[in-house]
Amino acid sequence: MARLYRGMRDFLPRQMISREEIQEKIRKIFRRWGYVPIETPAIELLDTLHGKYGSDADKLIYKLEHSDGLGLRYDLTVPLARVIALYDQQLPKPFRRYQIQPVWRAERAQKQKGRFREFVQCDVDIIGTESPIADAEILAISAEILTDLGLRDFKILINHRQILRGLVHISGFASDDEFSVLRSIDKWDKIGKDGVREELAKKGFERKSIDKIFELISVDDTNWNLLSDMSKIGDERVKAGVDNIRRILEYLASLGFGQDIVEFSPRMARGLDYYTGAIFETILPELPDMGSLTGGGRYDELIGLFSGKGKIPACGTTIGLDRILSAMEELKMFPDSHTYTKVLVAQFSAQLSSSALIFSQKLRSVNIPTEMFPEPKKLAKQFAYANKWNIPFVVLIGEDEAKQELCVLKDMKTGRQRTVSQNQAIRILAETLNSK
RNA sequence: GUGGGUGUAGCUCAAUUGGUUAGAGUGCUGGACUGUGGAUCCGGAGGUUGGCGGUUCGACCCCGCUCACCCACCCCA
Repeated sequence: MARLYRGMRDFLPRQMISREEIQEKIRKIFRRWGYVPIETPAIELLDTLHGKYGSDADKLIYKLEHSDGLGLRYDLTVPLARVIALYDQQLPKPFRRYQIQPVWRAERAQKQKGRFREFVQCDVDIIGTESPIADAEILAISAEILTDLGLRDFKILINHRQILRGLVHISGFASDDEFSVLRSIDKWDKIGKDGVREELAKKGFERKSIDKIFELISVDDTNWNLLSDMSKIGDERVKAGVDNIRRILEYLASLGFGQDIVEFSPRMARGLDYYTGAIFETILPELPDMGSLTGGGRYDELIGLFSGKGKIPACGTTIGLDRILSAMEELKMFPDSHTYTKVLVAQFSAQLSSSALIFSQKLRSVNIPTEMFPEPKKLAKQFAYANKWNIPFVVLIGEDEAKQELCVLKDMKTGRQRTVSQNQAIRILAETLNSK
């Protein structure tokens, strides 16, 4: 029987049209900022994939049975790091690249929350610069894309791995336990303060350390006062992180994005191991269960793991296409487009099929997406077809019209129709369709 | 992977304490209407009630197993 593996999806035309349109908008913005595309294979060596994301995440990598040591890529950042290491000299720095491709994760899929086992990521990264301008640029691009797609009420959460490391350190945790602690803290908004406390206790950490870190991050006003307070703690890494965030925000303001869309979130940690500096994600406060729409940060040491030639700084983010689409679906933001076709040329009879073909080709030559009905079926069927696919116009060339180079032009929305010359019909269609 | 819930037509749902041939809406399709759709009317197709087994004279309904989906945990875009 026909079945679909959990977490996988088929896309029918209606969804596919939205996917393509949104992808086009994202691509356009990437290009406007000077980013160039790359693609990498779905299959990578497990050696490439393992040990970059964290021990939990390694379990979520799909392994291939065909041969030892192969797996499906888990994100686009690690393949990028591999590419940089391999083609370093051919890619002048700073190197700005975008990449739009699917990734696979062997986790429990939940459609309504926008979680899938196969999903498309749209990544933008800047390689080869430590400048906070790069971080600010990545944030500006994220904000521009979400705004362009009509998701106005997003919030960018920002934090810093250096701050987190410093806090974990001065609370008395061992540096080996850093990720474990951070991952629990990351769940704050989900399971609450007590939940985090419970989980840390269960992991066997000392009461004193837990109390200390809670004191440092559990302040209720999650914003800029807090950031100032952090720099007074007296830890160098924390202070460096705070200064770095401040500079990023200054540059971001110069790019036209003010602090109203950004929030300092000292508990946001992000799950992946490779981040070293600023980390960020965007969420929609309206849809708290949806998770993040975009997520990224600075990873200055990842590429070095591949090249072995010391560190190459890098910073980037993922625009979660599928998350965005899920969110837009929840918010009922989709235009009701079923097809790209704007005009259906009906076929009156087999004898008149050539007039219809000639006319349809004229429409295409002026860039009007046109399809012709392939069989001389009853006109009622042909009009019903146009209606079902939401094709806005139908053109009919019957016996009477053909003699005088005329046609019937019908607007399917209003139901109104008129008989005009064929050239006039083309002019009218070109005008009304282009003005939209 | 662990725990909880749900499975009836393509979709949304009915079906008396376990009782004869499992229905309706919607959608699909053909016609009323051989130069006109979204309205109306008439007809048609579509089901091993998720699957296998058990209890019973008799199971959509009860029991066991299994599968799928949903929710929670884990994890993230």
